[in-house]
Amino acid sequence: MTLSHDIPSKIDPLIKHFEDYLPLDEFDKSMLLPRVVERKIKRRQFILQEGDVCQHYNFVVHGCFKIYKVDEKGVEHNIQFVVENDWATDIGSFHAENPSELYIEAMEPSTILQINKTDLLFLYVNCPKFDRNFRVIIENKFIELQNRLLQSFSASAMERYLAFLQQYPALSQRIPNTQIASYLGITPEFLSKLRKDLVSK
Amino acid sequence: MTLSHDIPSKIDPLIKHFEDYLPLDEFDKSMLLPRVVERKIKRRQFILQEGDVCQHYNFVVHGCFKIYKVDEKGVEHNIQFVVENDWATDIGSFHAENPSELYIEAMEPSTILQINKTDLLFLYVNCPKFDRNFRVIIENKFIELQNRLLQSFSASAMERYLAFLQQYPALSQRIPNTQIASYLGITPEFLSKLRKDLVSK
DNA sequence: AAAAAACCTTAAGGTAGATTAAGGAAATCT
DNA sequence: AGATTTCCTTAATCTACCTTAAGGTTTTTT
Repeated sequence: MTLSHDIPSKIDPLIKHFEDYLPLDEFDKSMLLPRVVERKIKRRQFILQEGDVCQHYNFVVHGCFKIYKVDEKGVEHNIQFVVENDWATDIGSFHAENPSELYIEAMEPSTILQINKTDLLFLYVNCPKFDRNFRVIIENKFIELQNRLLQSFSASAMERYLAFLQQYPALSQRIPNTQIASYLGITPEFLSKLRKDLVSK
Repeated sequence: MTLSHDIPSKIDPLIKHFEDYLPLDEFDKSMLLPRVVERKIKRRQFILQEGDVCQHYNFVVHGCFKIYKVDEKGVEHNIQFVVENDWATDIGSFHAENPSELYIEAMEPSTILQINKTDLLFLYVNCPKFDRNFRVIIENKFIELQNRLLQSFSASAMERYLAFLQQYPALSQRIPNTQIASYLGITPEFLSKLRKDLVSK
């Protein structure tokens, strides 16, 4: 018997997130609670750097992160932005325990909830619901990536920018255009030109 | 007690594939066998078309498939080739039961093994090993996609072509250059130029 | 509050890759 | 075996996007 449903907890946003898929009972919650660690992350602080193995599933409670790769020329390429109620993790590195090629960096002061691998495996074995939940998380990330790849092939920079504005209207107010340009795969100068063309049209 | 380990079966390549990750015992195999259907697929035949929900996990025993999207202008964009001992499935459509945006088409006469959703869920529940196996399948597909996206941002067409040749040396002998060009995100004419530049260098 | 850093814009000139068109070689179908 | 479709290549022209450079603005740090 636990009191978790009566006591507001740091992990409430995470429970709510899981319950978008499947309701959790008191047992599930009591299993989850001691395995989740809250961390405050400063602006420009990294939660993953190239060469490190990604040790955690990171759930963003509030704040905003960018996930990017640095190419041989030193240029950053944003592959994803992560805001409230989503996961900032290098799924490949985490599961295969390979050194990551990616950086995950806070763009704002942020709060995250971390689950490490041992605890995640424990949850899989003792609460099959989490198993399903994390499968769905990966599936969704997979679909997001696939759409992004398809778009990068078949759409122009302007089309991709308009699609971005439509899909993430709030984000475009929240982060600098340099970062959006990197996400779109174009230079900040060219994005500036696209924005000018949009206004003057 | 089953004799499955003595009798060669149509699903042997699939069992071998799973055992690259985790050994299966006789019980596991006896669960799998009746849930797998073999199909012969003709060249140019589709196993998935845009608008249909992807109903199966398709394991390629032999032959070769392309997974592609057709854009608004009617142009095909190959997102993946699938050959022996790999899966040709729209994972997003299968799990979410959404109409797919993709086509999966045989490029050669092929043989596949199909598992439908009901049977897959049955296996998940009754043999947790398969659960883990299919998670790993998705993870690997995810990593493949992520690398492809990163490359499409930071590498030139020539670099991407060379990387393709290195990663899939056999495939480049097996499929037409038009298809490789579509995979690389360039026109066949430009690929032809790249190939000429390679030789004359 | 001042200094430093990051960000945004404009514009000129350059390049990777698209488009169009057309002829020849392979593969596939009948 | 012949007919048809697909595939490959070359070359000229065109365009989306990059590069470099520079000045002004906003945000962040001290």
